[in-house]
Amino acid sequence: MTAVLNFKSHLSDLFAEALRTVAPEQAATILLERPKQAQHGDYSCNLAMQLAKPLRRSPRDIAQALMAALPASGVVEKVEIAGTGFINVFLTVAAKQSVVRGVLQAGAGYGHIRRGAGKKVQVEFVSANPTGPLHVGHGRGAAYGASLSNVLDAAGYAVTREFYVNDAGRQMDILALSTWLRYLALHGISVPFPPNAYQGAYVRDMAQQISAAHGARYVRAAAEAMHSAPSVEEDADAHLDALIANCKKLLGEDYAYIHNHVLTEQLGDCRNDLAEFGVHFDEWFSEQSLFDSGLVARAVDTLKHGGHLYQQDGALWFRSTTFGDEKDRVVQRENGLYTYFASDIAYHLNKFERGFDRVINIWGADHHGYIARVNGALKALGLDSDRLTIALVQFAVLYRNGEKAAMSTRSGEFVTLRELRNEVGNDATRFFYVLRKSDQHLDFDMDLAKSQSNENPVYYLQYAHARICSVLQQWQGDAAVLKQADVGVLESDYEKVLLQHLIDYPQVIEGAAEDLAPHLIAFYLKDLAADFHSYYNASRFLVEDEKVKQARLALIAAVAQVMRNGLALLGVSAPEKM
RNA sequence: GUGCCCGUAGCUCAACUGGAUAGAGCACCAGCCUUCUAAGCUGGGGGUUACAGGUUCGAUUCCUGUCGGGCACGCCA
Repeated sequence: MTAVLNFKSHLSDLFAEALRTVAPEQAATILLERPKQAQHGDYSCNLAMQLAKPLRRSPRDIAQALMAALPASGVVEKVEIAGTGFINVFLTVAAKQSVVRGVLQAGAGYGHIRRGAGKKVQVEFVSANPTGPLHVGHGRGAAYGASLSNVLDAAGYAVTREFYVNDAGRQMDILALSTWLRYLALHGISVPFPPNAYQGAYVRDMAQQISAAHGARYVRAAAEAMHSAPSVEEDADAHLDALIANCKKLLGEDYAYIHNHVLTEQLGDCRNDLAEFGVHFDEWFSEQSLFDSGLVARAVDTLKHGGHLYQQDGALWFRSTTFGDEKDRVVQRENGLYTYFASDIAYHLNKFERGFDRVINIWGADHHGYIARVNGALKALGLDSDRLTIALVQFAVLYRNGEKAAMSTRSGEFVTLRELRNEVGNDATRFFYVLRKSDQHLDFDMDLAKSQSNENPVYYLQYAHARICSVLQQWQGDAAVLKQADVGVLESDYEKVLLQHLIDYPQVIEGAAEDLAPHLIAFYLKDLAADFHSYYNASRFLVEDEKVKQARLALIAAVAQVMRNGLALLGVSAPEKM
């Protein structure tokens, strides 16, 4: 007989059949749940309650009829009616036991499902301005995006991980200017450093690098740098813009070098930081390239031809209110420059033209006001905005010694992702970041994450894995034997609970992929580890009876495999010793 | 002021998208190591799911209002 691997869909088929017999004209959705309590069986169906109203019969009555019409199945032990009309299904132990062999044979592939059917999904995340080190807010987006991408990958989607590089805007100019001013200072030229320029120590470092490599080549007179700039008190932004303009003019061709140097430097730092964090990208997409290829102009043109733009106060506006936005938005400023929004429209057009079936943007929660206009722009371009999902990630607040760790970008005194990783460790950092629903505020307790004690949930999971490895190590047997082990003796309550957990894993992947919720994996693994620890304390594995020993070892080896698979999705290591 | 998100045990959070007696960890109390890792396990107390209505067989979940918190409301990126 062929083993049933997906009990849920198997049972779903059986109920569909019963439904056709009992009420062929009804098109109810068949929902199977895992009851919270064991006495309610392995799976529970509420179909009878759904049908009560349209059929004008009592739920228990309908449940009786459905139960009678349910086709026989080798994996079903018994079916019961309970409560107001739940139909509870109990599986045979033999059916559940077969999962052990399934897990061991599939190995790292266990939990990989075909739900995505190879559909192309793009996940764009982090996309921080390359103007300084990543901070803890970016860290959450990075951990979430990376884990989500892994989950989607496991669920059978073809995932492209992408970082959008904001290399075209004013922020990059400000960074170039900041670096140049620090460079001038190194050469004894004193220009007052604007308060809204980049203050961080890394700016001085870059100035030092440039000075070391090129000496005084980029030195210009202070007076010229400050030429006709309004005072900071008058208008700080205009002051900065004037300095940028002077910088570009004075350096001429050389400006590109400074600009490019700071961009390359910061992007490289960002890439290393993320790589150390286990976060990798398939594509680093340049904003500048959208201008170079003419796509921004083309996108704006398309909107214009569609009648979605109008001229007012010298600027070009997109009529986003047509699509439910609060107000219309400027795409081209009075000075002729495109806004960030314009390049973002082009970027999304590009995403769709690359043929992704689904596009997922992971944004910080502070960007939520931006969603309406982007969706509006897609619709105006005649694109299917339903293919775009914007997942908002709430802020993370760090707590150290029971107090909020300050996060101020202005003073440059924010906690960087790198500092956090160094202090807490990559595993705990990755895990803590995805331990919350992404749309939930995150209190990141650094003391807890650092503690090497029972308080720390990361160790709890890793410890379960290490314990299993240790037992298998002492057994000294051939792991291949376990794949063929006779698991018929696994009948205790502890064992049944673990079997059911193993069976659930692929469905957890499916749920996590569907809801874009990798935290579900973390919670699942915590449960699995808890049930293993209970089992460990209640039973021995290295027993005399060879058959029992092999069966139990096979079971815990399967648990370890699923722990490894799940932790890998979260980017957390599974050590064999602790 | 307007819009979006949130409010669950003392604290930090779950709850399978509307299901059965709302669950974990931490903290607190009481136990378990001469046998595979005690970073573990077992048991206990702890709740009007912010509040008030509504929808229905059934609501922490959906709708309305009130209160409280977060975020966003540039020809910035």
